[in-house]
Amino acid sequence: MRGMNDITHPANSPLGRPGDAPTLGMLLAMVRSEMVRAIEAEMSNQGLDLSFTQYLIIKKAQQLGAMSATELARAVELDGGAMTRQLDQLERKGLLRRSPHAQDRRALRIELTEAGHTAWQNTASVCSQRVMNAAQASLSRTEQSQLHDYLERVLYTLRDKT
Amino acid sequence: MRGMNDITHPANSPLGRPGDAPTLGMLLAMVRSEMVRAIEAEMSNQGLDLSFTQYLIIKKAQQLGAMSATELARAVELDGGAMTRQLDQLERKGLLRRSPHAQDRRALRIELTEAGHTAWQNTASVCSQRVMNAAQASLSRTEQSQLHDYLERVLYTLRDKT
DNA sequence: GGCATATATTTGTCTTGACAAATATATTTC
DNA sequence: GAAATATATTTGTCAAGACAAATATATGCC
Repeated sequence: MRGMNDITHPANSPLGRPGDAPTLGMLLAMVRSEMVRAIEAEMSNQGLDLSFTQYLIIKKAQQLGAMSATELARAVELDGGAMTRQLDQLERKGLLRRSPHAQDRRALRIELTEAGHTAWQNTASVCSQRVMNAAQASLSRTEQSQLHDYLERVLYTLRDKT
Repeated sequence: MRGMNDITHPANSPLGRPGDAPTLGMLLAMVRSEMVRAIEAEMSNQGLDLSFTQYLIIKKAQQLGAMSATELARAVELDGGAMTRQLDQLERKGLLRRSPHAQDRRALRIELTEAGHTAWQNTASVCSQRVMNAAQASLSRTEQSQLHDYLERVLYTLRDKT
């Protein structure tokens, strides 16, 4: 593209885009998507093919132990229908197992398989640690916890007041 | 759900979920999605039916004036194909106009209509201001700029080092 | 117990956005 | 200036997630 409106990239801001600084909303989206991309890439490099959503599911399943699909869905903030399909995929990959729930015949008991635990401990958790360390390397401990704190405060406020 | 794993909601953390604090990734996703929801709701209340993506497009179009579809797509970090379809919708709503580009017959000149400018100035910008003010109300000026700064640093680091 | 209501899972449908292919036009290279 | 290459837009296709409907089972109330 040429002409018409050559306001474009006047002297490239550090973010590779013109003029004004990105808004908070944009910034959040960008950080989030870079983080997702980086973790997926890192896992893929290690031969583990998981989407970020699947990574989250494995993580929660590992963290909280056996639980129903609904509980898992809530834990990763995913729709129930979407969860069913992710479970299909993860089951096909051999990373988790659906068994009937002992007390409730409507529900499932979702549990990592051995392969699932291994994938988490040897690969997924390591990859995400590596990325998160790299990402937060430019922040001091104090700044890291401030960042966390500020985001939580913004979140509560948004949930309450709007 | 009952039994099996009643680690659930031991004494509800402020976030309404069990145990450990949300990770940075989760937090970013949650803040972002609350922000989007709140802005869409606010606009809808004012009788303006725009998705958050459409809101961003209008905003950029207003901010940067007439530009090609590709430039606009880059400005809002949206895929070109997705942009075409959003432009279709926004044109149907009467908020913007596609005209041929004077110098480049491949390209378009995207421009807000009068209705588009009005929608931005009377409604969309006001709504987003209201939400962003509410969201950041719990942060001091200093904290707000720290938040921005930290996020930018994390973003640059992620883009460079991974 | 039996019925109304609530919940767990699955499936269907819709919208969105990424990616790739197709088309038209510009730009560069020789 | 012709061929090769690059770019703008559109369209097709796919996967993901939201939402709603369907089904099975639980729970509460009489």
